[in-house]
Amino acid sequence: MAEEAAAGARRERRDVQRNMERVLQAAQELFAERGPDVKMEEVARRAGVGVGTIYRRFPSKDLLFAAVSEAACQDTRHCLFQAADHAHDPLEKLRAIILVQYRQSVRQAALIDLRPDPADAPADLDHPGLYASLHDLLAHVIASGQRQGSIRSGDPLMLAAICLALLSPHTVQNLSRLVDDDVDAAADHVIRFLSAGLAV
Amino acid sequence: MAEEAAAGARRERRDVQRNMERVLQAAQELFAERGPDVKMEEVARRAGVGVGTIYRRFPSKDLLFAAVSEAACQDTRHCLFQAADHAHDPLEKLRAIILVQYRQSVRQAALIDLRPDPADAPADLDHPGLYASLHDLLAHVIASGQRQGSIRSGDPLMLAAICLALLSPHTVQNLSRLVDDDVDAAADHVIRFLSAGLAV
Amino acid sequence: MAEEAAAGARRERRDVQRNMERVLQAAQELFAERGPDVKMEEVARRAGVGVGTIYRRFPSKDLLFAAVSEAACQDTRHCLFQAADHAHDPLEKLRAIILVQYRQSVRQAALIDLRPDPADAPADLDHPGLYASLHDLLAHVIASGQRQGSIRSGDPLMLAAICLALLSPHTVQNLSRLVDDDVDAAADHVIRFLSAGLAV
Amino acid sequence: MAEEAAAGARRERRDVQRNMERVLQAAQELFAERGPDVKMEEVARRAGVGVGTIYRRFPSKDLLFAAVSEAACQDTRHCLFQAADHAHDPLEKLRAIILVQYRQSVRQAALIDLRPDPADAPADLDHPGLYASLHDLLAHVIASGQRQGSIRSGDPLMLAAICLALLSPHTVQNLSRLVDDDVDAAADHVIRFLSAGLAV
DNA sequence: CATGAATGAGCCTTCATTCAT
DNA sequence: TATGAATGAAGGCTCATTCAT
Repeated sequence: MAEEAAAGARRERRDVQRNMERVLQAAQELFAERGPDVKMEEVARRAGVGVGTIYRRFPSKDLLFAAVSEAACQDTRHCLFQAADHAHDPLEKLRAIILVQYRQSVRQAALIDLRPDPADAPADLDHPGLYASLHDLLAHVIASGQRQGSIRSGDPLMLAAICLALLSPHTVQNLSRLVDDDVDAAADHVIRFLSAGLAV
Repeated sequence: MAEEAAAGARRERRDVQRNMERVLQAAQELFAERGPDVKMEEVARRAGVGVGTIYRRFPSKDLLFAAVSEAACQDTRHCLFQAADHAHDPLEKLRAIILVQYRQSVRQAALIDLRPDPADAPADLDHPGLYASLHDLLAHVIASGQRQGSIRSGDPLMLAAICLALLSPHTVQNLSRLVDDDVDAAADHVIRFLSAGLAV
Repeated sequence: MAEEAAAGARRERRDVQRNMERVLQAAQELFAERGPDVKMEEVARRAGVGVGTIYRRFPSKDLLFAAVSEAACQDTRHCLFQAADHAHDPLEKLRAIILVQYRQSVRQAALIDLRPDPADAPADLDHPGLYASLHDLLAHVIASGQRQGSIRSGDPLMLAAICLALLSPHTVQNLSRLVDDDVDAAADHVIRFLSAGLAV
Repeated sequence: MAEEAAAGARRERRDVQRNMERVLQAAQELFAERGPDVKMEEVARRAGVGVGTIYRRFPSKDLLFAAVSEAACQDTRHCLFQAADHAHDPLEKLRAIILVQYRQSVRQAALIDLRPDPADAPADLDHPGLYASLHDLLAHVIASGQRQGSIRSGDPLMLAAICLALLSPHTVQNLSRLVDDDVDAAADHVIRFLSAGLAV
């Protein structure tokens, strides 16, 4: 009987979890496509659940958006750091970072928050922000490139912020459009541009 | 008496015009500060008129926003072209463009629309877009720089789009923050960066 | 023209005021009949306006209820004090108070708040409470009756609170029902009870 | 094996009963403290069961509230009649009744329904009401006191209703507050008031 | 039988837009 | 023509109730 109960609980928990995954999935798609103005009912419909089900886990629309955005940022952050880790010299790291960010931006434009001060981020999320992480990462890479002489001198923070501008979803989309939505080609152009601009 | 009536009409017309100027002024300030979510009543209050007066000239909020945004873009466009005209060689033109755009962005962040495809722009405005103008201008400048040898080779459209990224209000604000909100200093950094990246 | 404007304003203001009176009237009737659970839409319908009109003056349902309740209490308070003033000796004052309260209670049961601590009263109303006023008034009357020997000794506050119990809308309705909803007859019984006492 | 099954069934039935007792206990506590607005989920949580378990026995929230309220009233009724039975003369009976009711009211304010016509009571409960019982009891006591000369003349029903007013939970709480929440002291005041009367 | 996640009608509230004055 | 009160559709959120497990 204890086993049965445990099995029931396990099964139930799995269903619940799948439901929440569908909610997050639906919310991510819709928010990514059309920003935070999507209606809760629409998210619910796309997820195949009732609105109440969403509110059970996310007490307000803002928190749902924050959760979705945070997840997207976490994921992106993870990919960025991993890509940077796998590359060996600073310019290679830059390349890898750019490529990853360009690929991420395609499907998550409205979610990836590269503003330094997301004023509307709920305070209780202790949101470190993708911006800060990426800025740090870039500054670190640039500084190390400067030490080994492969990147030209200049304030690493400022140079990093300039690179960041070329990684915003908005920029990504603009550039992609110029090469017929070929994200990799767009990234390539930026990489070459930065190489010229940053390299000694 | 005919004269009186005419004078009255003229006077009235002048009042009307002044009213509209105040509406546009108020709308510009508020939309620039806080984006399109400002309430119509607040715009009316700031302009010192009733909401009905706004609706007489602008049948919908979107059209008011579009008008304000369009005006800001026209103004910016004018300044940009003028600045470019006054400079003599391509790199100088670039510098001038950057400086102007940085100064404009400070007070009009939410109005300057540098997206190539303002999806939410009302179709009936035939919005040429500041983006297109600026893109063209930059491409033109870059191409001419390439012809005379002062700017490195590469697709001018792509290079212009990359420059554009460094001119988005968002980027302007990020960079400004890094130099204590000194817009000119931020512009200077970007100019130097582009000089290194673009110059032969 | 100044006159015209002034006349327009005056007329308009009169209409607005009449609208608000109808809102208050509707709210009073409904809240008095069925308590605070009445729907805003129903209040609006009964007042012949849209919900937005109510919200223009009363930013929340609670504030509307508070306003209505406060108005009813103010009115009742006024009548009570006036009645007490017009009577000459303490027992007459008591009679007058009872009669007034009984008449008021018939149509305002759910609004007259005789609880000492209306926990749900919005703090910003500085709600002195009808309870406190009435308690004070009764205690004052009783004390003066005791001084002149027409009312038996005992803690005036406690005696006043006991009288208060006989004046609660709930009690009023119960007693009225026993004499076929004749409020005056019910008040009469209470007056005789208080005058003569129960025990021999 | 039949025995086992029987034992199992018995055991199960016992569990069911204990569950319902916990539900009633929880509901009583919460409804008594905070009225009918308590959420079903909270009742379930306090009872240590799921909401479904409550709904199995009480098809609606109203019925649960009615059951709890009815139980409280039954209990109170029982105590009142017992107390009255143990006293010997009418004034003593009155005293006993008051004391009991005051003690009951402390923990069950929101449950003890002394309204003659609980309009919101579900019709299918055939709710006799504590009010009717208590009214009858008081009238009976008063009438017998009048017959033996220890209580002054007057309509027993009306006099009983007046006494009833002094026994409402609301009154009980008000008076108790005046003597620092000492319920027995408050009851004492009322007893003396009823015994001696207010006027000289 | 117990559980508690899911449901969705219903409520409060907001704000772009209209229109009587 | 200007006004701003009025409108009411729309959206966020709650919670009694149901039902799959």
